[in-house]
Amino acid sequence: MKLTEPEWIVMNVLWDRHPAKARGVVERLPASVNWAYTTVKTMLDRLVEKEAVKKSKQGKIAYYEPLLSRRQARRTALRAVLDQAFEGAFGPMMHFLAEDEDLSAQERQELGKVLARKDRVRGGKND
Amino acid sequence: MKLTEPEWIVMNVLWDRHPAKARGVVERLPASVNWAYTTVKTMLDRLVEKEAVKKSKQGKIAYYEPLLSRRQARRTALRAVLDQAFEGAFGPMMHFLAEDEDLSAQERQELGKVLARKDRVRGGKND
DNA sequence: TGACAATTGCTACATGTGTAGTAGAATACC
DNA sequence: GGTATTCTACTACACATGTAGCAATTGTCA
Repeated sequence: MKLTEPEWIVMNVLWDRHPAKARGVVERLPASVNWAYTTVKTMLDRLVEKEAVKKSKQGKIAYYEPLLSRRQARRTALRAVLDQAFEGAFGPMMHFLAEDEDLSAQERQELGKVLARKDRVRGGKND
Repeated sequence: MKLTEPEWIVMNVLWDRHPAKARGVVERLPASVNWAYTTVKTMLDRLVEKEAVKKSKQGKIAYYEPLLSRRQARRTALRAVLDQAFEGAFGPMMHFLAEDEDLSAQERQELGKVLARKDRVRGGKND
């Protein structure tokens, strides 16, 4: 499931803390985001609509929580870039990232470790 | 500059071969894309509009070629995912990629090499 | 040089996105 | 219990996106 930009914004809030009330989401929006309460509400409604979020009423007020996992959303987002920008070729994308970005020495080392570990232990996808 | 999905499709064609006529782009669209000539024309126009593509007329027919480099577009796309899905944290994104995807041993090795090289030579951005 | 094909500029139009208002129902506080 | 506040459902609306048609101009080839 693909998320639009404002959808990411509210999902990020929900992933960090849930279940949450609409008001709670508004309050934990990044400082750079200044949305009206109703805007958040609309986003939440649309996310419920597309089944990325579950809405459950405790009495009269609604609580929201993610149905779509952050991991899955990330996967989808990366896959989209991969297909669109790298014609599906994973290797070249990694190459581009390692080459292009200014990895700190520490980041490189950490990555190296992950890679090395994968070299020993195969398999191991989770969700 | 951010590209929409159909924009990526035509840019990919242009990056592979340019300058190109509209007709040429239509012909080299991926097999899965079945657009009318006029659809491609519209895309090209919009890309010219947003200055991702240059249009130059040789006599009466127009030739198109990228102004936006593939590298730059890739960077923008990855940066968007990074900011949106990983809150800007590069390390975690790389980690996710290395962990989550099924890198082949060869891919891992290649990546390892790139990393190692970066460890020796610093700097070196281009474009 | 006329007829058919290609090209171009312009327009169209449904759906999606981004952002928010309003009215009425429910709640809460004094 | 009345009044301020909060929530919810519904609606709005401009701009972007995805997809394409049409009319007019231009090119081409017999």
